[in-house]
Amino acid sequence: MKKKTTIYDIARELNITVSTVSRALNGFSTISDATKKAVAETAERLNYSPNKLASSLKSGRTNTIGVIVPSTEVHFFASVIHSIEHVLKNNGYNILLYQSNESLENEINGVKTLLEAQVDGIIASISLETNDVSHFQEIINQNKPLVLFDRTHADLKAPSVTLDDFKAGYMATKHLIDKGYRKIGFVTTHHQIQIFNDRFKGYQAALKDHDLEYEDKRVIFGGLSIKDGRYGAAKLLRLEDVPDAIIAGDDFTALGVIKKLKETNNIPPEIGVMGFSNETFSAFITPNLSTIDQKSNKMGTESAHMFLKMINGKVTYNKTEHIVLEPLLVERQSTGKKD
Amino acid sequence: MKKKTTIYDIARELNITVSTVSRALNGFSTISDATKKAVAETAERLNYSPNKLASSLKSGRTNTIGVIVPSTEVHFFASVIHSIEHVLKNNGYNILLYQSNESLENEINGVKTLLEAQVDGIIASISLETNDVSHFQEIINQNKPLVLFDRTHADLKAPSVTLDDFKAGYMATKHLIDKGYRKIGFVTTHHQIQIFNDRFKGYQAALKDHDLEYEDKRVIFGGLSIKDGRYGAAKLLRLEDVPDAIIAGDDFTALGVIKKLKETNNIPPEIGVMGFSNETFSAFITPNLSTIDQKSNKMGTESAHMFLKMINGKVTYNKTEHIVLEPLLVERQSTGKKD
DNA sequence: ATGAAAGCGCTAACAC
DNA sequence: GTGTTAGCGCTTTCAT
Repeated sequence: MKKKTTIYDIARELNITVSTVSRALNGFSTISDATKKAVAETAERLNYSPNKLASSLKSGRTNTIGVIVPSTEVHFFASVIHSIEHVLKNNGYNILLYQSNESLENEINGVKTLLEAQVDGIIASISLETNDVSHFQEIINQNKPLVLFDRTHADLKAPSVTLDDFKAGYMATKHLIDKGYRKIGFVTTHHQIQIFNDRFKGYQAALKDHDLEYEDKRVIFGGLSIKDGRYGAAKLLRLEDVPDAIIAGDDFTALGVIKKLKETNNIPPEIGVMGFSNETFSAFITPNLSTIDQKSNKMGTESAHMFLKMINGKVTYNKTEHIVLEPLLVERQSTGKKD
Repeated sequence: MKKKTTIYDIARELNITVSTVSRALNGFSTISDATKKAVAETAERLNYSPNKLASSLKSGRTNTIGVIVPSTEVHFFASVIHSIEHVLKNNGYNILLYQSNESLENEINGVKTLLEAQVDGIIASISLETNDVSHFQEIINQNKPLVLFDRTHADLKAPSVTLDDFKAGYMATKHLIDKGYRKIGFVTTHHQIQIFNDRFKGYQAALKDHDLEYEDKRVIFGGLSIKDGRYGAAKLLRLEDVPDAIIAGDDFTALGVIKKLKETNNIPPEIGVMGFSNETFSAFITPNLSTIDQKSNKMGTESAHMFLKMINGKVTYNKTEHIVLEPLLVERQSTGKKD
């Protein structure tokens, strides 16, 4: 393996010094065009490739940003990453990816690893397991940009990009009410993560605003999955006063609800069903599913721009900013009650 | 912002030299336990965090690997990335992510960027636009590991992990034949990328092996999308001798085929439908879709292990290795013809 | 068991 | 317009 060429090789070749080469390569105006041209040609000829490590060590900036997400297997996160990478690449940044897999230990390790790699900042969505957020605090202590998206934490005073989940819950509920449903059940999960709580509160508020009774027994707290959806629906169907609509904590759970309803011949929109997050499949199942879109791409681009604003000092930890995106109601067959 | 602590700070604090600190931190056996303990404590107390940039500059290894994929929006790639990251993280590597967005120009830039970032190697799946692969050659010239997955190129002599796409095409076709279908159409795309070609050849071979006539007019070459699926199905339905089954180039296209068939009252499995890639939604649509699973997770872990083998010199460019995964037939309702 | 010192490749303050 | 030189933080050879 041949030795890699450095600016020293170029300098030697041209009988000039490395500083001239460095300046020429970086387009300094103090360098003559002739020299620039010679340097560029020689660099090309020697197949020179800059070592960003060295320049980063010197400058203290790596132009690399860490992104921590629970898992890229979840389409929502993969989609956010897609947008973040797209925007930041166009601004000269590379993306170091780290998955927490919903584990606090992994997440702690991720922050540590990324900081050791000298990333210029971190964009993260915290794991379900994360109750203590002190590991993120270290990023702030180093005065490096930290942007949170979707899953935030009250103890963490950092800029964020989230969805208005209260509104999302309210919207879903109101939509069902508008469609003529009156006895609305909810299959969801209990969690320290803000979003589930907010959606639930939105649900309660919408009921109240429309003079509908909130009933504890219509709310099933469990996990979020197809299986949990089936289970929740089954439980609601056994009530004396069976709900005429069910909101599920996410689209997978909604899918489970639909399956159970179809099996028991309560085919939606006979009983209305709403999900959250607008997964790819939701448009394609039968009946296709009304849901609340999470705006993953928007969330990604906004997160990236927030990071850039912090880099430019337009947003700081003292002058922070929280972007709250409007949820988007996607109306499909599963809530199409004819009244 | 306070200055970051370095090993010099620790050395000064303890009245020892940086070399001792460095060795202590790296667990050299020549350093006394007492010194190690003192160093560890002082590091902790001063909130020391190693600068990997500096050590990488010295050692020439970054423990970072570049991953280039068309797009994380496509679940297959997000899933492969998930597995790659998981395996390599556990082996001390970080992942630098780069999306080509199916653009050759982006891909060229990606390789360049990653090499400048001094990655220890690259795992990639090439873009649809990539006809010339010389940019990847540079990785090989630097004698750094390059592993290709799923989408490879004949001109690129590098280890790879792919699916047996000939077999996948054969398998899909044979499955339909076994189910009693005889006039099998194919809605696919023309492309320099090997996989589409291979699937098509598998389709032809299966027909031949079962004494079924191959008919040009039953094959529709277009794009791959829901829309293309509808279009392809419509075209096949207009044939004098309408096919009794349709294979689509991917699951999205298959979905389009199904939609068109349902609209025209040729509801599958009346006319059988097969897809490729087992997208999340394929299990949930009605009728749910028989398809060929791409083993994304297996592909990711195998790619990661291949990379590690190259790092360890067990696989080299002269002694290369190609892993070909067995496709997996996922049988569902869309091919359930009762004979 | 520890120290001294060179050097990884690049940048920039300071000269001329 | 270009050269000199120190230094970013760490590793490692050679000495002791």
